[in-house]
Amino acid sequence: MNSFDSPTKNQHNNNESENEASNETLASSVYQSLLNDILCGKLKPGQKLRLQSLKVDYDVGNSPLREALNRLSTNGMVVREENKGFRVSPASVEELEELIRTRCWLEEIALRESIKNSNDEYQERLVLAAHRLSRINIDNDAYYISPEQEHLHREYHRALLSACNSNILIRYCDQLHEQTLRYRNLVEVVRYREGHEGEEHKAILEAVLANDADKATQLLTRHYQITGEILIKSGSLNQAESK
Amino acid sequence: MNSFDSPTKNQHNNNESENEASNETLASSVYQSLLNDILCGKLKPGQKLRLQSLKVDYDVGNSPLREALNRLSTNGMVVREENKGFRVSPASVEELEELIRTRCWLEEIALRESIKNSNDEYQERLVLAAHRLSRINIDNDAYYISPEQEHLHREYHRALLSACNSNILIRYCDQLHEQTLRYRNLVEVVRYREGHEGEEHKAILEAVLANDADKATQLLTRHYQITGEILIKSGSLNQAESK
DNA sequence: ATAGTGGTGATTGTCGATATTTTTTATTAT
DNA sequence: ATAATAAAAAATATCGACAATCACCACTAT
Repeated sequence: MNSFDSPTKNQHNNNESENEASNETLASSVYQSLLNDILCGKLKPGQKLRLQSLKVDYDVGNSPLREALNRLSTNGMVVREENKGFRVSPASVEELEELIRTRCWLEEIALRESIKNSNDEYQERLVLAAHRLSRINIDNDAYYISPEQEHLHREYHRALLSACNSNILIRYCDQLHEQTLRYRNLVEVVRYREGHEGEEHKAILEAVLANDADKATQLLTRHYQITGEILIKSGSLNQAESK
Repeated sequence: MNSFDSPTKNQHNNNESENEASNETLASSVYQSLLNDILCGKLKPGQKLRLQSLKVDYDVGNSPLREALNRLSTNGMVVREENKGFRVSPASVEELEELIRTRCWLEEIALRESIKNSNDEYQERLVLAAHRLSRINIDNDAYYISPEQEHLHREYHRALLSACNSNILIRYCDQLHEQTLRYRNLVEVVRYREGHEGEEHKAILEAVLANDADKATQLLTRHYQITGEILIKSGSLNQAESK
């Protein structure tokens, strides 16, 4: 069986605005493409990543591909085994639980610190992000989550933590966000929890604006835990092709 | 001026035990060498990493070198600028402060969780690690910190957090440890704080064994903060070659 | 003098081919 | 038949050469 479903002969986003000289390097471009395809589940957990296949699928040479894969490997999205190449990181219920647990810990700190440092600028950033997110929530009632919505959702969470005074911590939270995103997209059917999400976002926002750290963190962690439970209960955390 | 001081024509650790067929890949080997040289300060913060120089200094070809640098870049040890190559991540007092701040947050969680989950196995692991570390502290009274000591110190800290039930968090703590290590080696003169460290390690151990999470975390974070203050006060956080 | 322009050298990024290692297949001996 | 071994095929890792890009410097025009 050929190892690919539909890798979409990706043009690796060469079209930024207009077809102009994107000074982006090929390696970076294919890195993004690979990351996308892993996150959206096109490349399944545990799947072997054969260089030849990737070369034709993404239409790049050897070097940029290997560079991208090496970046992804220190990043946890891909695992590397010496002399045996690369594969997509495996997924498991245990891993997901660990992920959520850790995410709750880290975001609780980041949020508490942000509230501690709260000021006008922070609150305005937050309100803005929440507004944008809520708008698209109303508009778009499609079955799948649009990339647009994805992006705004991410921005909202980033805004929540943005005053914690540690870019390192923010980056870690972002990584964990990405990882859980992968899990959510693996369980394809789960709709965005039928609009309750909007309520939760609003509730968190209000708690933060009221400087109520306890309530805010409690809501936030609950938010993650529920999402996790849904994913786990939904079953289907199947590993793909082990060979 | 030639950009290198003394890169020691590294044999990239090909000698594992005996000179046998190390199935380690060249890229991994040079990755380790580069990481070492960054951590020990041979490659200075902000320094430009020219591929040609590195090629001759580490005696490897283009591909493994670039793979190693790409790994280091997602790892924060090296920064990449599209079409302008790589350089060692810059160092600054602000960064160091952020590093320590973040490390305190993360290790506090990890330690509290470990104590919460404490059991015989955990405590024994910890006692053992502490013992080994203390032995070498007595034996070795040299001016610089030996790699041996470095390793045992790291093992001790890892042991402290080892029952936190999140490998992800442990990995993050480890990264932060590595980063601070770099700073400590930048400020070359600072001796290991004339033996007080041993006391502190012992005190932390006792608090953990007594399941006193408050005291343990308080000691631990104090430990980091003091080390940080010493580094910062000692001055000499000079940035190297910007060109 | 100074800002803009073009060219030259150095450096990075990419490709295709080769060497090395792993995996599979075929063969032989018990 | 089964296990062990050897050859073949496939995949990965590395090299050296080429292409694209950037940085520096001289030169010209205002």
